Amino acid sequence: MKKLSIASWNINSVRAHLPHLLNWLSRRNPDVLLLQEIKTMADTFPAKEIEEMGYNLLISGQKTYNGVAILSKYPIQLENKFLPGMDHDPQARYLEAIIETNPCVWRIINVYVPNGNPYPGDKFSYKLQWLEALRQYAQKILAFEENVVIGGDFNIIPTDDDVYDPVAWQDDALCRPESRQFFRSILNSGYSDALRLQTNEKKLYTFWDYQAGRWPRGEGLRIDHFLISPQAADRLQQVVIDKHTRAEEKPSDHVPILAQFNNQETQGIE
DNA sequence: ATGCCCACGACACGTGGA
Repeated sequence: MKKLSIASWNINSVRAHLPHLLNWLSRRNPDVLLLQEIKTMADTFPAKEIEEMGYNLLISGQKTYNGVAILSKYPIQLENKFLPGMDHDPQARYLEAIIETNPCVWRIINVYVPNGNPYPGDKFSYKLQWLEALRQYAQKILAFEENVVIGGDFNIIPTDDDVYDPVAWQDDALCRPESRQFFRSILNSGYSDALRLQTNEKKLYTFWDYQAGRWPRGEGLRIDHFLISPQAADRLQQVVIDKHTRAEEKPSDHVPILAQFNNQETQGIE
């Protein structure tokens, strides 16, 4: 049974958390990993260590802030370094690639959506502009009927089931109705929230703030997601949130999420 | 209680994160 495993992790500085990353890669061995907040330029990215583990690399780097990368055990072809419609984005938040496996082809989109706080303000407007461009592009590529995986840190808490205290967070940019509406709109156009195809369980989080003892209190947010096309949804087999990484020494404040797909030519639905 | 913690840049503390 051929499978393809795709993971996403906001690493909060790839250099500061490189030992964690290498350990995790050797344990989990995903075929593809989407990294956000690498916080470094391509020339200072620890490429050698990662390539030695058998990964091809695409990097959209930025000094100090943001920055995204795609790791792939399969050959990887760059499609876009900018979200269409955000072609002059000064912030490195997007990478789109085609990954040709055998036999399936996958369109992989790595997003680091702007946080948008404080609300209201310029940063919130930038977030909405970014989400509108993502909504339009996501809808456009559905026509290709491909295996599409849009993964990353969306900085959106989709529903009140995805946050430890919905009332305290109701006016935060991650919870604002405008942010949630874009998330729902992408779902309504035909994508699925991969985790929600698997479970309706509440309090499944991917982020716990460093402050105020949020991790020991179990007070987190679900803001890292996979939005997948109908073709990819038909292939989805499993979604895992790797919660234990948050308990490690000096961790990222986000944990990895993994999605496993059937990667056979036919799916056994004859 | 927009602070508590953490990373960055580059030396002191300001900016950004969520």
